[in-house]
Amino acid sequence: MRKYNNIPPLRALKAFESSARHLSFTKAAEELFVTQAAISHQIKSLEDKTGVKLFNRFNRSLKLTTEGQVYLVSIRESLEQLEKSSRLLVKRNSKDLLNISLWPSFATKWMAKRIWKFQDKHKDIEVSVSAFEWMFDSKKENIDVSIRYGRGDWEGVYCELLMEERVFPICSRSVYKTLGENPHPSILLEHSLVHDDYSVEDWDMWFDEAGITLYDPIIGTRFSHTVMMLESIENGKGFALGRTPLVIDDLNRKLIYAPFDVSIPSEYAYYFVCKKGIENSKKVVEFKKWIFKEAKKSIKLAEKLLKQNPS
Amino acid sequence: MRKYNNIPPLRALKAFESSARHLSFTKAAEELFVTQAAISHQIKSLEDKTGVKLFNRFNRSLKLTTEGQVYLVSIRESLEQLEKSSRLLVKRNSKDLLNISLWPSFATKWMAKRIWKFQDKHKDIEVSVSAFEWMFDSKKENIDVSIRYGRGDWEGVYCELLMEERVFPICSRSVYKTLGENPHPSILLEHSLVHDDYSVEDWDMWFDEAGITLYDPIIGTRFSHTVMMLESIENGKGFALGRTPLVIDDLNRKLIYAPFDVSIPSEYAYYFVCKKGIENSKKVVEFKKWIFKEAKKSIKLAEKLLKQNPS
DNA sequence: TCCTTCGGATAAGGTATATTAATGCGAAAC
DNA sequence: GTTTCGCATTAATATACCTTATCCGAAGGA
Repeated sequence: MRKYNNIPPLRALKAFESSARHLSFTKAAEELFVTQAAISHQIKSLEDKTGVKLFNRFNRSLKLTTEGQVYLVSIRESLEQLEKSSRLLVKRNSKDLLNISLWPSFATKWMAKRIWKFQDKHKDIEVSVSAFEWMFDSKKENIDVSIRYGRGDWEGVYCELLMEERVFPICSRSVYKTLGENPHPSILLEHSLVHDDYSVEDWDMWFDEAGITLYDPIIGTRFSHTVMMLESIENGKGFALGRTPLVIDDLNRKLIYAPFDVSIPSEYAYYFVCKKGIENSKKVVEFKKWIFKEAKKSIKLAEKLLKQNPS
Repeated sequence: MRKYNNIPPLRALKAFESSARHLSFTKAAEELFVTQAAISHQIKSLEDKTGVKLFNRFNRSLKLTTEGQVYLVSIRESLEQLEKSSRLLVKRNSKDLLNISLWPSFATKWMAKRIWKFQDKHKDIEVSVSAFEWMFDSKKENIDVSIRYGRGDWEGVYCELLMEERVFPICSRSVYKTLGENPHPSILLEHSLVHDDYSVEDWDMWFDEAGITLYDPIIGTRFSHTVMMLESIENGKGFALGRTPLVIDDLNRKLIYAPFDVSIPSEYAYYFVCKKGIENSKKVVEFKKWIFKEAKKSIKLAEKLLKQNPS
C-alpha cells in the first residue's frame, strides 16, 4: 500500500526549509545547531536523490529555483501540521516532572548549555532546574535529583560519582598572548592571583606540583562566586584557578586559556545524587543515563584540552 | 523561528502508520522491508519520546489507543502530502534513463531481489532491466551498462571484475536430511547429478578437488537454463552444481543446501561492462557504486555460508 | 591589483542512530 | 501439553550523520 517511499529524510527537509527561509546555509546551520557543512551535505543529498536543483548558488547569495519555491510551500505546510499534531499528542498527557537542584556555578557554567538536549530527547518530561547556594535536604524540597559538589560522603541518599575535578591556572586571551611559548610557572609570581572561596590551599598545592617551593604571589581580588571570578578573568588581568567541568567550555571556545601543562586533582568532585528508592524510576534513569553521557564527553574534552599529566 | 523540533523521526512515523494500518508490527515490518525488531524499536522510541502509549499490546493482537487514533489521522494526512509533493517534484523533471542488460539467470536469481534498493535511492533515475540470452552489441541496443558472465576479455568496452564465481554441489532440504553429519563426497555417486549447459567439466574438476579419482556418476536431467535447474533441485532429488552469486540467496534462506566443504573457483566471473566513455556519467557512476557494494555483501555472505576452503 | 573575508563544497574520520540476529516470554490454538 | 504466533529485549553491527579541516572563487577594501 502506501509506504511513503518518496519522502526524503526529515533532517533534509528541515535543512531545506530553514535554508530557504534564511537564504543561507550558514544561518540555517546556526538555527539547527549544526555546522554549515552538515547543511550543505543535507541539501546536496536532497538534490541528488530527487534529481532537482533546489537552490541556485551564487557567490555570496542563495536563491530558490522555481521548483524549490513550489516544493517549499508544500513542505512547510506538512511540517507545520506534523509539528502541531505531535506537540498536541504530547501535551494532552500530563508530563512527568523532574526537579533538578544544583550548585549555581555548575548550573550556569555547565548545565545551562546542555539541559536543552535532554529536554529535546524527552518531550514527556518537564524539567525544572533550581540553583541553590547550599544543598538542601532533598526530602523537604521535592527535589528529584541533584548534582552535588563535595566528597560524596552523604548519608541516606543514593549517590554516584559523576565527574572528578582538576585544578589549574587560567587567564584571559590577552594575558595568554604576553606569555610566549611554554611559559614557566614562575611567571605567575609577576601576575595577580584572583580568588574564589576555595582556591587558597589549592594554589599552594598547585605551586607544589609545579615545583615552585618559595613563592610570594600577588593576591588579587577575591570573589564569593566562582562564576564572577571566571567572568573577571575572561576580561581582566591576572590568573585564577580553573576547575575542570566549570571551565572546559570556555577553554574550548578559547575565551580563557590554560597556559601550563600542570594540573592537580581536586579533593572534591561532582556527584549524582537522588533520594534512595527513586533511582530506578523512569525519569531519573533517563536523566542519569543522559547526564553521565554528557559528563563523559566533558571529561574527554578536558583530557584533550589539558594534555593532562596523569598524576 | 520554526525549527520543527517536536516532529519525531520520519522512520518512526512510517513505522507507526504502517503498524496502525495492519494492526501488526510483523506485517508492517514486511511492508517496510525491515525486521519485526526494527519496528518494535521504532514504536517504542516514539512512545518513549512523546511519553504517550500509541498501541495497546495484547498477546495476539494490537489495538490503537485513543491518542494513537487521533495522532494517526493527522500523521497520515501530512505524510500523504509530503509524499505527493515530493513525487511531484521529481516527476516534473525528466528522469535519466538507465538501461541495464544481463543474463537471464543472473537477472532472476540475483538482480531482481536487489534492484529496488537502487531505485529507492535514486528516484531521479528511471531503471530498465532487460535480460537477454546472449549478450548484444551494446552499441546497437542502447544499453548503458551490462553485467556480463565470462572471462572479461571483451574488446572495445569498459570492463571491471564484479564477482568471481565458486562452484559446489547443492541439493534440496529433503536430500540434505538423508546425508547425516559431514557426508563424504563419494556419496554423490549414489545420487543423480542434474545439469545445466555449463556443468560437465566442472563436475570433473570438483570431483578432482574432492579427491575422488575414479567415478561413474548417475547422469540426471539436463536443463537449458540454470534457473530451471535450480528450481528442479529445490523440490526434487539429486544434486546440481551451484554457482556462487546465483545460489547464495537460496542457500541463505535454506531453500537449498551445500553439504560439502569443498568448492572450486570457476574460470568464469561476472563483469561490470559499459560503453567506453560513459563510465563517468552520473547515472553509471551511481549504479556502479551501488552494484559493487551489493556484490561485496554477496561475496561476504557466500564466504560465511560456504566456509570456503581458500584454494 | 592585491589581500582579506565571506559563503559554500568536499574528503576523511568519528559518533550516533537504526537494524539485525538471537532469544525470551506469554497466551492462544491445536 | 506442546506448538505456534506476535511482540520485547539485548548485544553486535551497519548505516547515516555530523564535524573538522581544508579548499575554492568572488566580492570588497586598501
